[in-house]
Amino acid sequence: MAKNSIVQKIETPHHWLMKSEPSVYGIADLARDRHTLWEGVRNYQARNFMREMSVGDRVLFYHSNADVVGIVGVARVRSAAKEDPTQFDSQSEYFDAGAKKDDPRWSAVEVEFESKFAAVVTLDDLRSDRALVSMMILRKGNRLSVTPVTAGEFAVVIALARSVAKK
DNA sequence: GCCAACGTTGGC
DNA sequence: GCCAACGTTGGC
Repeated sequence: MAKNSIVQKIETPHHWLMKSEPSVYGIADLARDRHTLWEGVRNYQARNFMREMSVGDRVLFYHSNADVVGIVGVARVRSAAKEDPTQFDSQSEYFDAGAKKDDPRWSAVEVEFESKFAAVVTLDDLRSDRALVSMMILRKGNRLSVTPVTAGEFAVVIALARSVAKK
């Protein structure tokens, strides 16, 4: 038991990908705000992934429904998951009448700006890289807004960002 | 704007 | 518990 909890603490950081529509909240908004609470996630699987996040985990920032769809930069997890206040705000579009104050249904992490890529790593770029075939974002029909990424995939994307910037 | 793919809801 | 209907996501 004690051994297991120690192992948990020293495990390597996780990597993630988070989607956002630039017309709602894009990398430019995060660069301006420096950090933000990632509120409004209303999907249980995506919520559960956020609950697995640790401070310092790195996040690929993805623009969906954009002129240029793809990964546009890197962010860091600034706080572990906490209660998403919008679930209790009847004025919010994310209000959830079924959420209980003593047992919140929805969580959010704080995310901090790290960098914006010089050029977008587009969906096509991602799809044409054989090292990324297993990325969840590339799987047919995937709509999850928060997904885990392997350390290898993360490194490949960072390398891609450098190479597309030189084109 | 289209539409495939998916998650959720609610009747039974 | 099943599943049709519905709403949403997101690439194109």
